[in-house]
Amino acid sequence: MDSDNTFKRVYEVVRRIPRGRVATYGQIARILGNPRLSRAVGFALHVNPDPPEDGFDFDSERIPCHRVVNRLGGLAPAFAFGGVQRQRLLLEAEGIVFGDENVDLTKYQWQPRGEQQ
DNA sequence: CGATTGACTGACC
DNA sequence: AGGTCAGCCAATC
Repeated sequence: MDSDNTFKRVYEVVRRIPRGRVATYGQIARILGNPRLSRAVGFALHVNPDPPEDGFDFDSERIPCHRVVNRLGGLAPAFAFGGVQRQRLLLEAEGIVFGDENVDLTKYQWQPRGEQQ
């Protein structure tokens, strides 16, 4: 329960992402306390123990990795849990508008309290 | 235990 | 303005 591991910490932050919003690896890393943790953040999701399925429920405790995007506003096309296409559907299902292969971080980037500087 | 990779980011050219 | 190079943190092999 207590996030003693950096990985668990990442999961906690990702789970904190509200519906209809997205966050970047760097942002999550910054919340963890190390802005350079961006890579470890991606690795954490790489071993994502609870990836969203077709019947993904927002009430579930799964980790919405599809809400986590890189600085370009898109998930890694090579490691997408089910394909970038799937991510797009999930994000659109939350109300996020996809530009082409990336979302408008300027509008949909998650803004946790205290993160606005 | 040591070296490498990795779902990234930022800076430099 | 866009592409390329290097760097940092942590986990895995």
